[in-house]
Formats: sequence, C-alpha cells, structure tokens
Amino acid sequence: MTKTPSPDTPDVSFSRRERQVMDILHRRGEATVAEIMTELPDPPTYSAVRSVLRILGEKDLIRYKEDGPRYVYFPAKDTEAARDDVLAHVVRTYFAGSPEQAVTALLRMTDVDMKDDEIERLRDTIRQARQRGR
Amino acid sequence: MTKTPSPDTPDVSFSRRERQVMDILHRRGEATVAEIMTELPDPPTYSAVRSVLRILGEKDLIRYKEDGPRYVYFPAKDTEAARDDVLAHVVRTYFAGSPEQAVTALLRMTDVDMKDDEIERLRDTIRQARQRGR
DNA sequence: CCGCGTCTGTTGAAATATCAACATGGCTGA
DNA sequence: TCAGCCATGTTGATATTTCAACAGACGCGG
Repeated sequence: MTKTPSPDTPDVSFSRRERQVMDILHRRGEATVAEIMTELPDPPTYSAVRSVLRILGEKDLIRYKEDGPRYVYFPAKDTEAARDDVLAHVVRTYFAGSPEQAVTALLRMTDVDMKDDEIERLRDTIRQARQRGR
Repeated sequence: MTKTPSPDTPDVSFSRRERQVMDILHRRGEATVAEIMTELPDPPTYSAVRSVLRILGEKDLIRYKEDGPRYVYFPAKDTEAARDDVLAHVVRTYFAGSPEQAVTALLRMTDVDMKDDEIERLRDTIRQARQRGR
C-alpha cells in the first residue's frame, strides 16, 4: 500500500511546449512568466508562454502564487512524487524495469568505477530488499 | 573526450505521439507497425502510426529493417547512448544535477533500505570518483 | 493628476501534429 | 493463374498546439 489510488490520470501525454515548461518548473522549483520565457528554447512571446501556462493550469498540473504584481508558477505535484513517477517511467522504458541497471548506469555516468565487489555488494543489497519487500 | 561532437541536434522536442512511439521502441528494442499500434494508448489506425514513423524516420531518429514483407522499426541511436541522454536530462531536471540523489531515490523506490553507513560509503565512493575524474 | 510601463485576461489566427482514406505492389494458396 | 490478403506509399482533411495581438487593471514617478 505505498501507491496512492491516483485520483488523477496524469498520463504521459504532454505537448512539446507543455513538457518544456514543466521541465523548467521542476528544475527551478518555481518561476515567473518572464523567467520561463527566457529559458525556453526558441523563446516565443510573453503571450504564448502564458497560453501554455493557462492550459497547464486547466489540467491542474501547475499552480501559482502572487508575488507582488506578478504570478509565480510552480508544479502542482510535489517534487518527490514527480521524481518517483519519472524514475519509474525511465526504468521501465530504458532499463527493462531493472532499477539496478539504472543505478549502475548512473554511477558510470558519474565516472564512478566501483570495484567489482562493491557493485556486487550493492546488487546483493538490492536483491535482498526485493525479496524481502515484495 | 567521451562525448561525441553531436553532429545532430536531437533536441528534446518530441510531439506527443512521437514520444509515445519512441518509448515503445526503446522499451521493446524493435517493433512492427502492428505491434506499435497495439501498445499505443488510444490506438489510432495503422495509417496514423505509419505517419508518425515516417516523420521520425525523416528526423533520423529511427531506422527499419525488412523482415519478410514488413518493416521492423528500431531507434537510430543505440540504447546505451539514449540511456545516458535520458538520465542526464532527468538528473538535471529533477535532481538538481546530483546523480547521488537520483541513485538514492532509485534505491528507495526499490524498497531498499540500506544501512546508513552503507549509503555513506556509496556517497564517499561517488565523491572521490568525482574529484578524481573532473 | 496622469502618462507610462508591467502585468494579467481573452480572443482568434497560423503552424504543426494527428489521423484516415485511398492507391499500389507483392506474395500466397486454392 | 489470379483473387485475396497484407504490407507500404501518398495525399489531404481534421484536431490540436502554438502563437501574437489587443484590452483592461494596477502601481509608480514626474
């Protein structure tokens, strides 16, 4: 019972701009329209950005608070939940559902070359936990 | 010098269907039109799927080989490169650029509760490698 | 007071993505 | 052989996304 009933169906369906904006918000935590506009590739106009934000708002994917005269937007879901979701998706899509593989790829990416026995121990730990937990 | 000069600019810009199809191909390794169609949410017609595949082909993101009378499609980039890219993006977007955090999140996701000193040792290993490598 | 700059709210047009229909060609088995 | 099936190639319609223009509200400095 660790999984929420998922009252929403977040789907993996984002339009191009929607995804770009969501990524920016997740990376920064929050941002104003001007900031988003700046970070967007091929920056469109202020109005265009606001259109995307309006749509994301209608889908309840983002919220905003007022900061003086302007709005500051942020993801509706808390970062931790979003992280779990994206990791689950990545592991399933790119690592055959094996978190171990994802971990080792991450470590290799960081130029970490663990000694073989260290990796082996890590694997064991994961394996044990899996048997225990599921 | 581990990074290719990146002759292409793959961009992170995918349309909704494009991403869905790419995900399927990455997950399965390869697939026929019929298989893709089956796995697609709200499956469109055969023709619609082929349109997406044509576009992905024009962008050099997928290739195909012939298997008897039909085509079998697969990602143009090899899985390993794609993995690195997606991990880099996820780490940057959701984990403040910290692979360590991503690793621990992955471990937690797998219900792995490592002892504190184990995590600490893992962290040390990463830290050392980082200082050494960069 | 009042013009100016900045922001949001709204509308509709332009660009792109999504899709289905139809045409064509090859293979297979009756 | 040749009819039927199954695949691809191509075209154009529909739906969605993306975008910009304009209007109104608010605060600030001259």
